[in-house]
Amino acid sequence: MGGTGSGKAGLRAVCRESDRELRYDMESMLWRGNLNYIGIVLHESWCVESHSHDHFELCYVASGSGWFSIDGSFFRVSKGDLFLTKPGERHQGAASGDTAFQLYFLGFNFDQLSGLEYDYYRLDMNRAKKDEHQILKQAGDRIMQELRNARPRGEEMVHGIMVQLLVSVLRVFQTDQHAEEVEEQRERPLSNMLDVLDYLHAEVHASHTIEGIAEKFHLSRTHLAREFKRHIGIPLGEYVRNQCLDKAKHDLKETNETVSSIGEKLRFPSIHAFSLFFKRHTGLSPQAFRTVSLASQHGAKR
DNA sequence: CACCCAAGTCGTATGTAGAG
DNA sequence: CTCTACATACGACTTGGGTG
Repeated sequence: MGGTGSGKAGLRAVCRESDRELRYDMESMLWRGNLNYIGIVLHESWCVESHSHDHFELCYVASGSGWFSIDGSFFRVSKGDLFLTKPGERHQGAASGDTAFQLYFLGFNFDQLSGLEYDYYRLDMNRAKKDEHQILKQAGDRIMQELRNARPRGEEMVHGIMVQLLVSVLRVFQTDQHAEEVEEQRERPLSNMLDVLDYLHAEVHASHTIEGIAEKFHLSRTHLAREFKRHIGIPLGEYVRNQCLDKAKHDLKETNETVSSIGEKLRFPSIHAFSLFFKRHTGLSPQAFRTVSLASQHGAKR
């Protein structure tokens, strides 16, 4: 296992390569896209214990077979199968162990594609699909090539591939009539949560409380919190915090607003609170984050 | 103006049980 | 299915002092 950066500002990833796995982890502080990590598993004894995380994960079986489970639902998968887990879902999996196994995996979020996010959250438990066009394999190879070669404008290229990939994958998962029927049955409670999501996307600020949101949607606090977690996969409070963080990062990178002004706009009670919040979640103070981001952007332009 | 630190307090989110 | 009530853990915030 080595640890080498691709060495280009703006699109930096840590590469870990062995004879069993190739993996790139994006340096999230500097990267402005939707990709968290990407890689290929290359051994038939692959096995991952039950775990969950706060991002989506896509996997594609390029050869061999195996199984995986999500929150108790079990799936057998083989060459050509694509499967997806949502944030917060406990999942695990393994190769069957008898034939050569190759698995593409990709962790992602919707930092800049919130329109797609709704549709991904709406996907039901029908999570294993035949990927006839090898969408993830082809996109994955291109992305890893960009990360490896670190060519100019790699950031934009990877972002473009990601957009194409996420839309294509969504189409694969949405072309299932049974899923639509199940969706019908779930429509009422889920649409409530989508209204909440809608509201949170329209009103990004830190002063949201679960109580307040619950009141707005005529639900009890506990009921809202529980249903949100059940449907969306992550706690409501955490979702609000992530949105604030994304918005703050965006404003720090893309505008000249002062840190105080951004904190104020996001309705933090004070500049101290904003600064602490930001540092707690990113490891950098707002000012330091802006400095690093700008430096990386300028570096990429050279 | 922006940041750091430490300590203490307070409020919020979450989980669970049970009721209508 | 939706709600209330309650306990608990932990994160958020304040405060005050200091630095660059």
